[in-house]
Amino acid sequence: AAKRSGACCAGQDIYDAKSVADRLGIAHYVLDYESRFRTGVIDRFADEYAAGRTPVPCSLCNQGVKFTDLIAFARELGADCLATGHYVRRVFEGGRAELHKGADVRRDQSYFLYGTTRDQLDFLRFPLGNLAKGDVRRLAEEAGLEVAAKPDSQDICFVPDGDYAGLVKRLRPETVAPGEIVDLAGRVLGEHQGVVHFTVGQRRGIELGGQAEPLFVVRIEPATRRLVVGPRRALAVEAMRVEEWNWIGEEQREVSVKVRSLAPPVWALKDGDWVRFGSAEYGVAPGQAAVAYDGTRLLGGGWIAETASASLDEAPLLKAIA
RNA sequence: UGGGGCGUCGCCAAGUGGUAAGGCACCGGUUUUUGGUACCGGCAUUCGCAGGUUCGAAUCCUGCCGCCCCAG
Repeated sequence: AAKRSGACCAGQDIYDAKSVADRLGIAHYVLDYESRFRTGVIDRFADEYAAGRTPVPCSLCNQGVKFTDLIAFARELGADCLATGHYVRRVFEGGRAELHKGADVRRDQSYFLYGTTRDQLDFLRFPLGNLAKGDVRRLAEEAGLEVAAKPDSQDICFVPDGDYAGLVKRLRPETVAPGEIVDLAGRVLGEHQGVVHFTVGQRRGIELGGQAEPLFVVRIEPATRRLVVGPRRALAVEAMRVEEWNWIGEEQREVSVKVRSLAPPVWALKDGDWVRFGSAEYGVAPGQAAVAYDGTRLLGGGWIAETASASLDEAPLLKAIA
């Protein structure tokens, strides 16, 4: 556990949590889920990079340690529910709990919670979901909590120094093995220092100068360690295949879907495991979550397994879903 | 050592007498509970080197160095 502020799971945070609990007059327990966290989140994080994908550790953590292990413990304690500080709303509609985006759309965290099951949602409460961040801080201050002005958490909590590549390198040394950087035609343009440093759609870090326009990572081929790069237009994706769907709401054919935590959702058509975008999407990275919404209501989501280019040679895949 | 061409920031590249464009890369910042993207800002007192001409040169002249091409 690091001492750096801005990281979760750190010693200071345990202290902060205890002081808040004391202030509010509620019991405080410290649970050791380190090994569960390591295998369920960190190891998988490294595995994904080794496979040429880009993981979303926050989703893995929520699905596993938080909403599986922690809920189980809360139930053992005889608790009525588990409340978390996520910026999402639980709305009771037609006798069933729905998961909605947080009222403060800029702070919405529903993307990271797409894997929540209906059973888990029944037991969960999100008291901050209707509040703006500023309101939360003001309430905390009025309640005399020391953490009222504590910096927002950000980045990957288990790599507080930002060097996620260093962590992955220790677990999967092959991810820092050099490999060729090639263009769309297969011409070798240079060498990279490991697939761990790249994600589809990435521009910086390729370190190839002398180009007429910026180059982006178009594809990562872990078997050959090749990095395929091309101009921005080569990033255009028309459809994606999504695996391990989880449905909190009902499955729908027309959805608005988010392919990354930020950026607005886009209109798309779902057909089986394939999701076809209304217009080309850029920088869709395998390993990231695809999360479908109906307005503010989260319907469900899954992992992006592969994509179909909008302009190049994967046309047959598109026909398959047409 | 016959002929021709070239040498401007890490890379590509404008600029042929008036006081160094631009792109790529890189760096910094903003945004952000993933990675990335995007946006904003920074980035050659100096033009292969040494002299000369000029009020003033990367731009003209001389020499040298280096590279390329065609001939041998």
